[in-house]
Amino acid sequence: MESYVKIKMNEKLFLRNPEDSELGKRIVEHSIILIHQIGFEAFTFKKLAQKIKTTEAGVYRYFENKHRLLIYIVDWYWSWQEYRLIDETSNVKNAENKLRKAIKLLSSPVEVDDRFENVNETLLYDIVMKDGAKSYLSQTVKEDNKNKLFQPYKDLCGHIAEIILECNKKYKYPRTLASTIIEMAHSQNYYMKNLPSLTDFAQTKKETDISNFLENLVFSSINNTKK
Amino acid sequence: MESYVKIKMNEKLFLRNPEDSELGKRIVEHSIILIHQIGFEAFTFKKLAQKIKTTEAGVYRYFENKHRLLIYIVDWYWSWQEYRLIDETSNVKNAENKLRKAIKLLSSPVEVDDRFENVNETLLYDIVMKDGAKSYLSQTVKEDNKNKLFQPYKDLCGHIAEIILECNKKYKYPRTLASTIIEMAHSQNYYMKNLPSLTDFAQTKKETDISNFLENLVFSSINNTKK
DNA sequence: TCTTCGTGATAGTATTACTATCACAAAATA
DNA sequence: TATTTTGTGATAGTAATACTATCACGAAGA
Repeated sequence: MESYVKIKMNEKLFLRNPEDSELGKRIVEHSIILIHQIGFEAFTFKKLAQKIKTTEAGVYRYFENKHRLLIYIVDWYWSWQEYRLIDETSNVKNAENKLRKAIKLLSSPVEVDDRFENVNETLLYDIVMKDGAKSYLSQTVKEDNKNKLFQPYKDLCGHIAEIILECNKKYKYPRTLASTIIEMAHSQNYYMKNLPSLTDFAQTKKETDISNFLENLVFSSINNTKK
Repeated sequence: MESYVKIKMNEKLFLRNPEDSELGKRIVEHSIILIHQIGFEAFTFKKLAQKIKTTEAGVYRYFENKHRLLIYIVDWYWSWQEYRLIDETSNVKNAENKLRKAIKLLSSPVEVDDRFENVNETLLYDIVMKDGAKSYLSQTVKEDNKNKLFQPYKDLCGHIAEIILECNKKYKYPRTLASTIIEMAHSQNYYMKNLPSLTDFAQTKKETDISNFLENLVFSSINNTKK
């Protein structure tokens, strides 16, 4: 069965579109599972190939290297979050409520989204939390950026920045605040799980803690500079 | 000539203390230069060895692997920032001014600190901005954390959290806010240089922009919840 | 004087990150 | 229906990476 919606990916990310074949879909699906399992550094095309009963060369026909594959799945994630944000705020009139929704979407644990096949969003959330930044923390950032490989992240950031401006059109740092929300939603979750002394949420482990913090932080700043 | 002060490093970080020999000092000094030049992923012990006229095995006698070496120099950096913070706020009475100082220290470009030899702090700042997170974004986080390898980062975070509580002892998220300051100071700088559309500081490139944003953010939140 | 220690030199191994070639079957096209 | 084209499997090979091990030598310490 076909999915209801499809996320359009930048064509420079792959050599052959993984959505066009069964093997391609298996590559994406199982790379998420395997990266989640062993981490991006230990992940190799050879190990992936063994898992999905193809050969190393088979995987290389789809993706130039594992860094491109990482950007592919991370881009997919940001596009998906953008899609969810649009979807879940379409009926929300109030800008502040939209922003609250955005914070919640980014900082709460995610459930598998049945609208999209071959992608386990729960695992993907963990990967982005842990390895997402590695997609742009590389020697090739500038070139990758010229090729628009980070467009989904930037679009989401731009979208949230617009909501922030809707809340207070005189706010001076809409994009910076937007990227702060996005990044902190993920990294504070990582700290909570792995380096709890960098947060205040060690013991409780309530999922809402991070959104509460971000709401406090964001609205304090936005409303502070409101005329 | 000896340095005035020395930063004490966790002994689990190395096999042989690099401070105890000329070769060891050259390893640390030139690993900073080389990682800055080619990035952490492309950095290898073999390339480093060639640069400092020793052998690969020679470097392995000091550090188990390049990840440990990364943690070593990143730890050194956080210890140095903590040292500077203590140093430059010792005469500051007002808690808010201390916090302002902390923000400035973390988000402004650094100059070489002559009190410490064999370390180019300017290069090191760039490395931490780009590769610093990779020290804890690894499969070995939990174990590394048990071995207290991230203590300097956590100490700095704890120190800033205390200053935040001094500003408002009822503030609910001192550590979370502290780690947000530290991380954003670095990653917003990275965005500014490499992915400007994630910030509002693309054109101007004033160094003070990021501290202004962080000051606004931090004090809005702290004072908002003040009784 | 003897021993330990740090270093240099060399060798070797498993794994990683690719690239290339050939054969075959299915699908698309003529 | 015949014939290209295309995707995949199988195999081979290479340069670089990430180590480990061994031996010899000279300097420093006991």
